[in-house]
Amino acid sequence: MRASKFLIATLKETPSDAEVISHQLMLRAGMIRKSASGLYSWLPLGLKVVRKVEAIIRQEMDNAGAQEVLMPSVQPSELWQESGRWEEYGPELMRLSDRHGREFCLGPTHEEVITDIVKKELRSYKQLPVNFYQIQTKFRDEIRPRFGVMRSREFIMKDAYSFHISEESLKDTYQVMFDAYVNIFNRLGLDYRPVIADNGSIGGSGSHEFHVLASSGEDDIAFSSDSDYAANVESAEALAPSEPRGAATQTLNLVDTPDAKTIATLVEQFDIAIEKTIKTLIVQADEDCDSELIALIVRGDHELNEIKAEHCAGVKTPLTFASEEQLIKNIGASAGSIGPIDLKMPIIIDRSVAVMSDFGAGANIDDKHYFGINWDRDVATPEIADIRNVQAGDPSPCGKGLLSIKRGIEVGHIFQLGKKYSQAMNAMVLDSNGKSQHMHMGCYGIGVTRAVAASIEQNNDENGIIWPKSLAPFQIALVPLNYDKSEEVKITTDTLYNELLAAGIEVFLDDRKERPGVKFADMELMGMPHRLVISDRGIKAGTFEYKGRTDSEKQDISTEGTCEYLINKIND
RNA sequence: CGGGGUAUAGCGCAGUUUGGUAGCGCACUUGUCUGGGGGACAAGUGGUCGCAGGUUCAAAUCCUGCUACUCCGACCA
Repeated sequence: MRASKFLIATLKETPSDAEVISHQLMLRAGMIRKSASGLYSWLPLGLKVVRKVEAIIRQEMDNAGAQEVLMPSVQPSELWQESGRWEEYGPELMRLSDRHGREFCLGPTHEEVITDIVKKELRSYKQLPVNFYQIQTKFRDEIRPRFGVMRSREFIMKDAYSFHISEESLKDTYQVMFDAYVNIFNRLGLDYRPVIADNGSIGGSGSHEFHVLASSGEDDIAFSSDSDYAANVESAEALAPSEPRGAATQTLNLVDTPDAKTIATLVEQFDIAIEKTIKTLIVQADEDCDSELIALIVRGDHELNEIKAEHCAGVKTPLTFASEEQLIKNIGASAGSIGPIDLKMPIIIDRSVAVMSDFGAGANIDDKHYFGINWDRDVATPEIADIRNVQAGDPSPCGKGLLSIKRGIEVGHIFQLGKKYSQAMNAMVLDSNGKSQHMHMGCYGIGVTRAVAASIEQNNDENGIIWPKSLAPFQIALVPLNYDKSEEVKITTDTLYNELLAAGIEVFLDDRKERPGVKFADMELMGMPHRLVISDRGIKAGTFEYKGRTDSEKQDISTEGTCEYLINKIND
């Protein structure tokens, strides 16, 4: 490709609304431009990289026995009503009507469509298992798009859906997909980890996320120091403390605490250990519960895990905190003075709270706390559950080592969905006994455009992007100096260019009439992995100048056998 | 959804307090010089100052309403 026939849309200055490095560099290198909040256009350079990612995914999905399909991005509401998600999904689902008033949505995912297809096309267990995938534009009306294409509203996703007669078959394919994902992310050159995950709203059981490790990530990942264990903090189990509950040594003591509305001020004003305090969080109960509200209690220095809390019986999903009015009406005290003693509602305490003794909590009277509380003596031990987030330093749930926490960008997610959709939408085949059975399903996603951004997060320097070989839009840049003036430079460069093209190399020829510094800066910003400078000076000396993108020094190489030299470098 | 910020040339910004008819750097065009790390000089192009009202002799500037973008928060007991 010649620069004169290619849009080089590089920017010297960083647009002011770009926060993270990948967003800044994608704008500066001329890969993307914003069309509206969370909506991006891909310019030629950026699209080349997207296509590279897609090609790798296609190859590995095909190798893993999946079949490519393409489903519509606009989907009829009827299918979503059938699965129940038309009601469930919330405002992220972009809904629209056509000229006849029929309702549609922009597909945030395609379980409904594929399930509908499969249920109409497949009759027998003999046709199973099958795995269909597509690379499609998705739309999610994100509450807050940010970080460029990392969290945009419209994005490209590879999604796959497998169908099975049995759970064993599903587990087999799940493992095949897991392995395929490992291959894909290895080939993409990403530093990533498979991570045990929660299923989220999509439902089902058994799930891994693939996270690219980067400080700009939006998820917290817990790692064991002594094993391969890694889990999203959302789903990492907080083990029950091994030590038993301490004996009561203090008497129950009601104290005036007029200014202590938060744990932090309580700890400060009364000089008590934060581990000897508890937070009592009041949330809405669901319809099955006798009470209007439920109390969730975690230790003062811990955080509630909303997902774990939602799994507790009686807790309304999505988790909703009680309003101030509800607190006054049901408890007679407001937030900041609530605790377990004389609390007239179901209580669930975290495992770590269950072993506490001599602790402090709100008294359910405004501006008063109890200190020296002990379970059973002062108040019956409530139901115990794991409802907190793990913290760095916690023992790993795998039994080995301690947890540390790093940030991750979720670029892949695989689920064992089970029968959630096949039952809701009545997708059945005949089994070997001639009986109708709901199919087991799995689903497997990769954020294509997000993976591009994640790669840049991990591979950049002060001069710009550093593409791994597999993603580079071009393998090598030829940078002739005085291309427009020196016949010799032009002939030499064109010859080399044609040789490299003939060898199947993706070569970029910067034939612009620009000063050298401009060309060098642009080629580096755009992340060209290899660069060859062709100049009169070099030709006279019988050399070209070569520099790899990450090399600290440039080097002169002989003009003899340059093509082979470069091909070796590129394939290195 | 709550709170903050911003909106002036393609990009980055000043001008708004104190109203007087729009400017700087980069980019872009033309020319000359230069020619191995975003070069110099000269001459140019480009703006309904986010939108709609209002006040005023006069509004980028003051007032009202709206919109878009953006950051933080949505864990508080």
